[in-house]
Amino acid sequence: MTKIQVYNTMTQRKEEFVPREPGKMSVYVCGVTPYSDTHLGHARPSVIWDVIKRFFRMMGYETYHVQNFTDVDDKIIQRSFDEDVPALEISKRYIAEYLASMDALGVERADLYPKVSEHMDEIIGLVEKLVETDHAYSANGDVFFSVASFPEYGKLSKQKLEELRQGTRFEVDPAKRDAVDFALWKSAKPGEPAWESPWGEGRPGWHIECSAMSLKYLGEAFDFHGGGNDLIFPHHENEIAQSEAATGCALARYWVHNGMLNLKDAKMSKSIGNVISVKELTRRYPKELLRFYLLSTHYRSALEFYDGKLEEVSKGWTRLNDAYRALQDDLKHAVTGDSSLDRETLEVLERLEADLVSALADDFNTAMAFGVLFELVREINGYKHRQGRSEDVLKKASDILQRFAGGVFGVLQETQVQDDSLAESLLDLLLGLRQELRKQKNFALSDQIRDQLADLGVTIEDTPQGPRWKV
RNA sequence: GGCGGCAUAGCCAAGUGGUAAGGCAGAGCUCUGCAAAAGCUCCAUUCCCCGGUUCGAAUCUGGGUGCCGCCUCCA
Repeated sequence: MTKIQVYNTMTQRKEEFVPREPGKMSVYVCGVTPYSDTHLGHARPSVIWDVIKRFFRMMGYETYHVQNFTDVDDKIIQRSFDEDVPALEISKRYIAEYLASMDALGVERADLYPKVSEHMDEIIGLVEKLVETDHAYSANGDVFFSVASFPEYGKLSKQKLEELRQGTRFEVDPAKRDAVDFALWKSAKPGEPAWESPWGEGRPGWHIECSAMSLKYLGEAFDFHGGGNDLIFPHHENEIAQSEAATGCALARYWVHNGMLNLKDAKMSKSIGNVISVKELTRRYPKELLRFYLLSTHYRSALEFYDGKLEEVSKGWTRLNDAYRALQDDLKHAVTGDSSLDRETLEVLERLEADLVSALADDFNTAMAFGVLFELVREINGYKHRQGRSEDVLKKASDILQRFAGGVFGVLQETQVQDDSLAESLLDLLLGLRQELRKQKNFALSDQIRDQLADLGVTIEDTPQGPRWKV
């Protein structure tokens, strides 16, 4: 079986992936706080994990993906005050918006989307356990995690406790015993959503929900914990402290963090206000192009977005799609053959297929895989240029594109008009007439037809095998 | 200030010890009624700078410089 290498933030190097259970892959991805529209930055980890999951399945694994919604949060509460709408209404609205955006990007749904508001018992239970074992203490209705009680604190983000204490920028809550301690439970202020607890009415702190829900649904030491690299500290560091202090077991086996999506060299973030909404983008561009763009850079690198970027990217993406589309046409005229050209091409295709698997098995290197995809495009186009028409060869190329570009990356655009047979018939009729005109050398009229179809968005290409059109 | 990361052609982007993938743009050619598409050829003696290790470094190492992220909510 192909060995899969994964970069683990914890060890800061690539490691061979060894699943907790043979043949199974489990992942917890930190999801969004639903209080405003989903932006492109959120789409990046979603699309990346979508591809990683599809790849694992291609490699014969069963995948199980849990992704939370942090639907109890300061900003949701703020928004609820602003709009005078219950907090859970706000989160419900934006959860639906998030899921709709992901659907529009062709992102497969997670197996489970647990919400904080529905897991208070688990959260309270975990906090109680931490209090009982002296990893946490309560003070005036708040409960804090005692960082000093967890000697490994800082192991993920490589922070030293002393530096963190000195680096505290904001004034420290006097109820804390140590400036670096963080809240597990916050007492309710008037008007805020609150739940009953042994420490009075309140709500969970930011990090505890992921510890409680990942433990409930994935258990101890599940395979992957994912999220943006902006979550490494404090979010994931604190999750580790809470979970591992409570269970004595590793939280996750591999920590996988994606790079940020930048806009004009600055991180796209709601607080800066430089956001590009997914809803808007999916209205203007095909989802396959958006995915192609998001996957064109390795997931750990920063990715730039700017005006015109998608137009630049679309040229290469179109080339890939055109090659696939042409292949479908050529397959209709394919012949059985076994010439030396056929055999050589088949061999190259097999090598390229293996290269695709290697690229993905090497820390999910989608950028490298795209390079291989384009080599394949050049190979098969060259083959056709040299009059190659073997069904075996064309089928093989089409099959690879379909399984990788289509199945794993989701960047192959499905042919439009497919379901509109009348339009298709009319178009064929028109093109047949135009061929007749061309035969009679009536180029003025045939060019006029081509131009006018172009105005309607239909591109005509005259090939030796006859005219080809695309929308 | 601390921690993590990045710096490869006009642009985007792989490559992490053996002599620079791929895409876009650009130049020339082939095919074509023209166009489009496609194919072929060319396009980084060099990988931010300065030292070191090595037979050999974009790749390892030390030191600079610049940029990004985190240290406060954040995918």
